[in-house]
Amino acid sequence: MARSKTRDEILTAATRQFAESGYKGTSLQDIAAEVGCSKATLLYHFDSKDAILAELCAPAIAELRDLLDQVAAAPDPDTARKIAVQGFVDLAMRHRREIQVIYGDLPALLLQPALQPVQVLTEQLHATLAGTSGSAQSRLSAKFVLAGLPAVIFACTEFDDETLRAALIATAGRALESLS
Amino acid sequence: MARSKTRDEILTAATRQFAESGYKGTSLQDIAAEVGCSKATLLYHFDSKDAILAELCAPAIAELRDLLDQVAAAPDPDTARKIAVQGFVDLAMRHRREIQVIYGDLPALLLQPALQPVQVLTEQLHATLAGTSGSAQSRLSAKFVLAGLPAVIFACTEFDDETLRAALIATAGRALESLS
DNA sequence: TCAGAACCTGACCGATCGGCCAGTTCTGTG
DNA sequence: CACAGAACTGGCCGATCGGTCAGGTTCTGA
Repeated sequence: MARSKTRDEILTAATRQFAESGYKGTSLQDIAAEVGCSKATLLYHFDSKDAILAELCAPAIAELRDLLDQVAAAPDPDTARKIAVQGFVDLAMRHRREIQVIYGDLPALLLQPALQPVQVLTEQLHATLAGTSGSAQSRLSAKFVLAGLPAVIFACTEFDDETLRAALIATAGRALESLS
Repeated sequence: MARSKTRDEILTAATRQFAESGYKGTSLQDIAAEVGCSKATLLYHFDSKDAILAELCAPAIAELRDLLDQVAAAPDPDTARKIAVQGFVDLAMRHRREIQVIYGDLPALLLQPALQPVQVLTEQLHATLAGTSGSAQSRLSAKFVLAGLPAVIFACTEFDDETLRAALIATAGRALESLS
């Protein structure tokens, strides 16, 4: 996939800094300094700052798309929701920083062309979590879960993965429980 | 409080734009354009861009402090948690945009001197929500709720306040339910 | 009426932004 | 060894950033 070692290092450093300081809060100079190369080298390997963002987000977005395919293939809404929650937690834990970049930065970042598909995918995920009732309560809970999960996964480094995974799925499940 | 009409308009425009595009994503020129004045006028009314941020966040931070005083005066942990959840929801709904600026922007923004007290206050709130058990599960749920509430409150304009308030308190309560 | 305070602005500053380019160094292969 | 292409860089560009300043306008109260 990646053609050179420096190229990989650039993506790694950029991912870390975008997640920590935000896209607008990170300059090409900052990334170059962490990699230990010149700013011009970044623009030799990538067309632009936007292109770096697009490439580091691409794998997570692709997996999100795959997840929604699985969700669409679920036999019933309850199963779909279960797949969506567990799949999203797993996905976000595999791509902590990338998910933080995509969901942790301001909504304004989503207007970026590279992140445009995320909006549609997130809406589908939202609809799945909200279920078929369409009640205000369920739609709010869905938004709550979609906002809470990425934030917690990025912020929590104090627990081992399995503990985190189980606790998050449990908490998300409780938040989504339909009202009696 | 505010000495001039223009000063108020600057604060209003800045709050809106900081919430929407982020602190770093908003320039003084952007704010001036919305107000319909020159960039120099902003810096006549305020010492710096940071000072604008500090002043527009101040009321929400003060109310957050008040809330924590009430929480500290609660007779028992369960009551404290109830006060914290309801109080935070109310506070965030009174200051939707400000809370979005404080919590919705990157954690890096919290290093800003003006927002420094927020870290301590948020930790106290977190401890209250997590309760006395100290389990990983409860601490995660607390983080989940603190991240989810601001995001949902800012993003949801489709419901009337009372519906939103009730639904959020219910959802947060479910997410925080202790395990059997 | 008029002086002073309050308000506002265009022009400008140094720093930094993303991006570009000519040229140099590194590297692998015939 | 020669040489082609990949990798890399210093220096530069125009734009924009936050911030300053001298000076003009408007408001206000004695």
